[in-house]
Amino acid sequence: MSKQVSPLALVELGADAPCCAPLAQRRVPAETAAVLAPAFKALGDPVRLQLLSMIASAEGGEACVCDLTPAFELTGPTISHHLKALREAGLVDAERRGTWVYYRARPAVLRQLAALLTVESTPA
Amino acid sequence: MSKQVSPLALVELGADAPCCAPLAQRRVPAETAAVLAPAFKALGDPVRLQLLSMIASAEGGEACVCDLTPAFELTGPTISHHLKALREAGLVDAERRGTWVYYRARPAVLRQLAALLTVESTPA
DNA sequence: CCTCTACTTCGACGGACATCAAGATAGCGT
DNA sequence: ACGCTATCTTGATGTCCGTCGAAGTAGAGG
Repeated sequence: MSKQVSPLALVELGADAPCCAPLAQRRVPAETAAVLAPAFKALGDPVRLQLLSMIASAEGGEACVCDLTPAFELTGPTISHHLKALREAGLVDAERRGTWVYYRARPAVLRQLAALLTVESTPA
Repeated sequence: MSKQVSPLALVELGADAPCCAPLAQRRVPAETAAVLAPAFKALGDPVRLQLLSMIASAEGGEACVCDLTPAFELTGPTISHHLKALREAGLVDAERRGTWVYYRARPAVLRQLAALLTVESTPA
C-alpha cells in the first residue's frame, strides 16, 4: 500500500467543498488520491456494492441490518464486517434505534465520487 | 470473494447500453454488482487512481508509460502491474506504437461508473 | 435478573494483492 | 547482427482482505 490516510477526510471534503475536479480534467494529486482511493476500494466488492445500493435505494433512505443480512448467503458477522468497511470509508452512517441498527447513505460523498469520474460528453 | 466474472463484461455493457440505473434509484442485482465491483476495486488504489487521471487528462487523451513511470517512486514492473490492473478492469486501453506503449482511458466505462454513483440533487 | 434477539468484535485461516529483483520480449539505431 | 532502451512477465515475499465460528455488547420483555 502506498499511503495511509484517514478516509474520514473524504467526509470533510465531501461535505461542502467542490474539492475535486473530474479525473479526466486535471491530474489528481497524490494526497487527493490517497483520500479518495479508500472509498473506491470500499465499493470494490460485490457484496458492499449491493449493500450500499440496498441502503441508498431503500424506502426512507435507510435500511435495517436485519433486512440486509438475509439478502445474502453470508453469515451475520460477515455482513457486519462489510457494513463497517462502508462506514469507515465514509459512504454510510449507522444509527441504533432500539433493537435495530439503521444504515443510511451519505449522498454528498457519493456525488463527490461521481463528479470525479465524470467525463465530458464527446471527448474524442 | 463472492463471484468471479470477467470484467470485460463491463466494457460490453458500458459501450452503448444505459445498463445501470443509479445505485440509489433501484437495487443493484448481484450479477451487475459482480461486473461493476472489479472496476471500482481497480480504482481503489491511490497509484492507479493517479495513473488513470494522468492518462485521462493527458494531451491528446493518451499517455506513454515512459511519462507515467517517473511520476512515482515505484519500479517499472510495479507501474506495469497497476496498468495491467486498469486494463483488465476495462478502464483503459493500451496500444504499442514503435518503442513506446500508449494508454488511453475508456470514457464510456467511466461515465457508466459515474452514472451508477449519481444521486438526485436534494434527496432528503 | 434472566433470557431472547440483534448486532458487533475477536481470532483464525486461506486466498488475493502490492512490491521488488531478475529475466524475457519487442522495436530502434548502428 | 548487435546492442540499447522500453516494457512486460515471472517468482518470491510480506501484507491485506473475505469468510467463518465463537464470544461479547446492547436493548426489549418477562
